[in-house]
Amino acid sequence: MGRRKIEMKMVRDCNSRQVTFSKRRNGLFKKASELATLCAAQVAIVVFSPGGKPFSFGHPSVEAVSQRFLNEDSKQNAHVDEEDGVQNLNEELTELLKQLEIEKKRGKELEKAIADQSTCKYKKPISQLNEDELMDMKTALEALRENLKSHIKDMEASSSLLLLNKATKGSDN
Amino acid sequence: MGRRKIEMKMVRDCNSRQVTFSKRRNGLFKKASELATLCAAQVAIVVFSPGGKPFSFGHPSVEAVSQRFLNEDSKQNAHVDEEDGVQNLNEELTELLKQLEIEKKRGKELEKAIADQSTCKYKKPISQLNEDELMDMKTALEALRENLKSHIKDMEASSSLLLLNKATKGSDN
DNA sequence: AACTATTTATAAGA
DNA sequence: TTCTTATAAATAGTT
Repeated sequence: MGRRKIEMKMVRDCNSRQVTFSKRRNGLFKKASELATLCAAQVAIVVFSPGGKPFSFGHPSVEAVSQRFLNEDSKQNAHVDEEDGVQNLNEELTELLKQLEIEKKRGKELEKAIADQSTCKYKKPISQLNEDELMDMKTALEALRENLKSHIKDMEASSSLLLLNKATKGSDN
Repeated sequence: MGRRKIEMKMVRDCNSRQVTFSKRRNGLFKKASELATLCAAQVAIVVFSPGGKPFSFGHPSVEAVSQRFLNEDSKQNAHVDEEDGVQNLNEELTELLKQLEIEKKRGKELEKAIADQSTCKYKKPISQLNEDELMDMKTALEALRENLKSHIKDMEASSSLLLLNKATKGSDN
């Protein structure tokens, strides 16, 4: 998708490959984010760059989705949905709430860490921070931002379940 | 990307949402496949549909990538990327605050939806729901609402700290 | 499930 | 690297 069509083979040039990787990784994560948002779906992605560096995207988090996936697997549960009634909806809701609790816990830990940093480290003007401190702050901000995103999507997922439930009720009455 | 631009929020209509999910899941997996091919990268994706059905993509396999990721994680690999600097930090902050606003707005909408749902439910209970299930629902919805409130409060607090920090920076420069 | 009008992603280039 | 831009690809609404 660009100036030229490219062959679907590994990019030979090491440098180009790194550039392509960065761009497409961003694209992939964006698509994943949109899927989660639009469809109230849970998504987890893990990628290793050609250099072996790990990157991840998760909604609500890689851990939450992985665990759920592993649980399903261990249950050998090939349960076909389609006609998921109130029972299933309740299970979904319960599942969701469980995960919300996990997220909430994560969020609080994170916020505490940030608060600590803000009060202790950032009394200094930014220009006087050393590189490590700057890096910490950036990481903290990124983490908090991810956390916010996650919460936003949780809410969307929740409202989707509620709407779904409402629709089910409607057809029932 | 189609006949019209769509808002990035959950697709309301249950049917359309399912269609969108299927199309975009395919798109996501294709992008992942291309990333793996072009860049010799390892990729694992797990997705749960709005109906709770699991789908996955992996190169070379979900399991292989997961294990590698978990190993890295246990090695205390806190992957930090690229550069930063004050400019970026400010951008991060701005972005963060923007998302906080969105979060607050959506939180309010959700609360309203929940309120509507509750009233609706008690006026006209579904025959399929027994009393226990109904109570479960009610409890779940109330808990959810409380969670949302506390999340918003927490995030406002974080935001304040960050703003304070920004102000400090400003007076220094 | 196919079809397009559009939007979005992105390969090159700066 | 980050931005710009020409073009390929994805997809929203439609049939």
